[in-house]
Amino acid sequence: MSGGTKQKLFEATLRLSKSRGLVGLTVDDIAAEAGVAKGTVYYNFGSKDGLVDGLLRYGVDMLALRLRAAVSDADPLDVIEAQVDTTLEFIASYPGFSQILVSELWRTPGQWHGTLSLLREEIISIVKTQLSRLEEAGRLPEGVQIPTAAAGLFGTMLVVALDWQVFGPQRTRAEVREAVMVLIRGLGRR
Amino acid sequence: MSGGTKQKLFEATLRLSKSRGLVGLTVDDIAAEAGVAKGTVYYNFGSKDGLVDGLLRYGVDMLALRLRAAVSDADPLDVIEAQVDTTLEFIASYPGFSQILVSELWRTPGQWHGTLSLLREEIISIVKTQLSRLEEAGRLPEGVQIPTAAAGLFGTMLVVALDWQVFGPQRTRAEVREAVMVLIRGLGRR
DNA sequence: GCTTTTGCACTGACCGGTCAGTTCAAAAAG
DNA sequence: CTTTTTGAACTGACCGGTCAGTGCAAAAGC
Repeated sequence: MSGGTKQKLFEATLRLSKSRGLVGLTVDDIAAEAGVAKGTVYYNFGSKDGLVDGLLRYGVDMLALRLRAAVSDADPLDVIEAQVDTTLEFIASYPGFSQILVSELWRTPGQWHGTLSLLREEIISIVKTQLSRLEEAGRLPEGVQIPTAAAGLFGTMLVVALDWQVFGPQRTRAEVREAVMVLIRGLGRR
Repeated sequence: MSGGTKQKLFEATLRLSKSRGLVGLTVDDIAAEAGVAKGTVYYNFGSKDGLVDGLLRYGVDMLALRLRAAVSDADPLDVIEAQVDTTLEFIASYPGFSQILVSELWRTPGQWHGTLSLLREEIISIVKTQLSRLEEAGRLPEGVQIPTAAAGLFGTMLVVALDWQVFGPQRTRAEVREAVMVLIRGLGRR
């Protein structure tokens, strides 16, 4: 089953990247962790870059899917809260992925910067939608740039979630979500 | 002049790490960029790790110095605004350093995680001081955990500043500062 | 039914290049 | 004289990528 092998390689890479990052990761280790031979990686992906590229899309697709599932026509602030919760849950499940994101997203011109920029757009556009709804309701403070705010929001979630995982794993997800929401509520007071 | 050589090596490493990260950096390249011989690196720092360790302290000392210089007995929110501005200016001047910070800080257990955790504490404690002043004035929303909020604040600044440098360099520092402050003002309404 | 062929998925030993780290004699700096 | 720097040669581990070969299930040939 080919899809199964690719999936196994993705999951193995995510497991390892948590501690070593993408650059410090060897194809030998990934293959060993996935329980396949090194050649299999090259058979399936052509190169280490190919594997990483696939992994990035895999991860972002998962996250985007969950973020979109959290959308409803409820109050935009509630939707954002649900999205924050979703993101925290996702990052707790796949700490290696967010690790990669923060390590590589702002590297210029990193190897995967192109792919990552696209993926950043995908996630941010989902957040933007909710901010636009807030704006339409006239609930955004004056002068707030939606693109900047959306990027900031996404980055904040990422960083807070990582900090939670690494420096305060005893906190509950609800506590951390509250911490983020306190910041966000300043955006759209009801 | 030993301090001069070390400084040159720090600055060279920062210049290069912007695009390649710490792991992908070769000692040969660093030495060449600094205009010194490879042997000089080992004479001064003993190893690549020694150089990186020194660099991390060097960078955090610079940032901490500036953050403390921004402290006054003005309104805490104004002090925080000044600190945000200071941080943005610092990151704009040393993009490589914040690059390193986000890439390595939340890696467990990365090579430099120990040193970085200490440095994280140093920066965050400075932010905490201002949040505590807000709390004493009874201006913090109920249930805000100061350590969590401080960590979130620091991370947010870091990420927003990087995103600014990479994806929106045409924005002015004032614009970006405003974007961060909109988030923060939700914390401490006057 | 049986044998042969095909092609996909995978294997793992191997190769060539790269890079951290070492060494050292000699020059420069102070 | 002492400290610092130079620069080049060398070592050895490590790693991305290659490739001839294996296993096997399904199709083709008879």
